[in-house]
Order: sequence, then structure tokens, then C-alpha cells
Amino acid sequence: MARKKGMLPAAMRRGHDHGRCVEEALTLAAELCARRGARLTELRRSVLEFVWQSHAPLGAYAILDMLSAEGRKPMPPTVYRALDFLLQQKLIHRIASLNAYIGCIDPGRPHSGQHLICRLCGTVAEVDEEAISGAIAASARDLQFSVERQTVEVTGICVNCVPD
Amino acid sequence: MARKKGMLPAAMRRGHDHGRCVEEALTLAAELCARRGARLTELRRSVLEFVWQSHAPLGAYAILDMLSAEGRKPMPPTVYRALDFLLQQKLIHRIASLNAYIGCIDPGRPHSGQHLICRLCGTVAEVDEEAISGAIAASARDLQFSVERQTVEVTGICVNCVPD
DNA sequence: GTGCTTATGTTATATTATAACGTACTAACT
DNA sequence: AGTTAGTACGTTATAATATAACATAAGCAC
Repeated sequence: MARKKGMLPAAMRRGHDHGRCVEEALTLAAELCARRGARLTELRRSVLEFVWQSHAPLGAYAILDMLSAEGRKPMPPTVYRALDFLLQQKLIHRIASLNAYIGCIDPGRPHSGQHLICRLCGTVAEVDEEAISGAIAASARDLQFSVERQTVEVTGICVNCVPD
Repeated sequence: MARKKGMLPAAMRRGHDHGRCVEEALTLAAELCARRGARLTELRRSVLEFVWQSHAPLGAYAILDMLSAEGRKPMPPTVYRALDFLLQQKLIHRIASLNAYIGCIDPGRPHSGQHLICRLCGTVAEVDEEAISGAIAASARDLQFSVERQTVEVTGICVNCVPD
């Protein structure tokens, strides 16, 4: 799972087999839930699948529309409950600056991810840099602040969208 | 303005003279706006003052209520426009994870601030650690990602709220 | 003062999220 | 299989955050 220096995260690698990413993510999610005694119901699985299919974070109401298009006609609380479950299981992240949700690239391992958000194509890449989380932890320690959650959202232009 | 290592940011120093913080912030804001040819109107100044008076970020509708209590009866767009102005002038920050706004501690100098948010008392302290922003910049460079904005919001328990 | 620009007022509505309560499903035990 | 306890989902209503679109007023340049 460890990405090599200089290697782009999958979300920003053009032409990668994303169907396979999604499939693997769903399989891993099922395993993790089974191991934890958490129920990955059909609804929750569908939501996770939609979230994973998109490289850009999906809003709750976008997910709701997709479920509606599939034949279910859920109301907002249903979607939010599924999202809450997936957040609790750390299968997805919430991108606060977009009010939207995206699949977690490494739900099996505890980590504080950082997100790079391309302002043009909307793609979000998750990275997990010890240098970043370590610097935050060090600063917090200096201020005797006990960290529970780190939200790092970096907005800019991804390599695929940079004008030549 | 540079905070010494181990020294708490004002927001988390009990008993500091916050009235003075607010006063200084308003004076500086007036100077900066004058220098930039931006108009710090009465409304905008009031909003900035309310935001500064609180150590916890204020929501737009809380500000609206405060303005109403003062006699003005603005509608939401009025408040949001004032907030937009203050954001553009970098006199305040938006805390995405709270949908709320807080005064910027150092609006004169370009910087990418990081925020420590106490889950218990709501106080937010802004710091500006080169180690953090540098680590983010380095990671982005590695991915050929061109950074425009860094959002770092760290949630946890501040030193004043830690149980002994 | 006239005209231009910027700021604010006003009405309406969009978007995101949750409270509260009811029903159905599932698993565990008898 | 029947009972029960817990969990998930359905449904209605509404809260909280934010913006679009257009009207009026205030400030400034000439």
C-alpha cells in the first residue's frame, strides 16, 4: 500500500484500472466489516460503491440521486446514516471544504490522511505523509494540545490539469 | 507577531486581555484596508468585531443574530457578503469543519495558518508552523500538485480543558 | 449635480443535515 | 417456530447553512 516517492496516487494516474480499485475496495470493506462484526448491508455497500466510483468527492444528495436512479428511493436520513456508518468504519472520509465524501484508500490501517483537491477536475488524492502528520503532532505537543483528528485539505491544480 | 516555542497562542492563554486583542485587530484591519483601497464599512467592521470577540468561531447566523440584537436587521446575504469581504482581505478565516468564521491573527503577512480546535470549549487557536506548511508543500511538489490553499484543522482538547 | 461603481436591502430559494418517530429486518435464545 | 432485543431502514418534518437575482442607496470621480 505504501506509495513510492514520486509515484502519483491512483486517483491522479490517468488510465489506471479504476474498476479494479473499486472492486478491491469493496472486497476489503466486506472483510473488515466481517472481522469487526459490522454489517455492510446492501444499502451501505451501494453507497460505498458510488463513493468509490467517483474520483471527485460525492455529496450526500448526489448519492441520493444515484440510489434513486437505481430504483431505491431513499430519503436523506437514509443516505446520511449509511455515510455515518462508513465514516465510523473509516471506509470513507468527509471532505469538509466540499461537504462531500470520498473513499478511504487504506481503511485497514489507522492513519490520518491528507487530501489534495484539484480545483479544476475535482479529483481528490489521499496521501499519508508522516512528515505532515508528524509536524502537526509536534506543534500540538508544543501547545499541550491533545490531538484527536487532523483535517488536512490542500486545494490547487493537479498534474493532469496543469496547463503546459 | 512570532510566537515563541512553548508559548501558547493568545486564544488559549487564560486571562489575557482580549478586549485589547480585538481593539488591535480592528485598528490593524482599518490600516490594511485603507492601504489597499478597500472599504471597511460600518457593517463589515461590526462583523469583524463580533468575530474577533469570540474565541470560538462564529457561524453566519450567529453573527446575524448579534447584528439584529444591535438594531440592524440584516438578511443572510448581507452577512455573507460582509464575511466574503473579510475573507478576501484575509482578515478572517473560515473553519470548514465547523462552517464558522474566526479572526485571523496576522492579516498583514501572507501565511497559511493552521487551526487547533478544542472540542470541549470551542476555542480555536491559529498557529503558523513552517514545519507543517513546508511538509505539505514538499509532499505536493513530489506529486506535481500546485498548491493554492492549505486547510489544516486539528480537533482535540486544549490545555485548559484537559482533565487533570 | 451626473453618472459610475460599490455596498446594502429584499425576496426567494438552493443545499446540506438532522430530529423524531414508526416499521422491518436480523440474530440469539428457547 | 416463536419471542425478544437490537439494529437498520422508512418517513415526515424541519433545521442550519448558503446563494441567486434583482432593487435601492451610498460613496466617489468628474
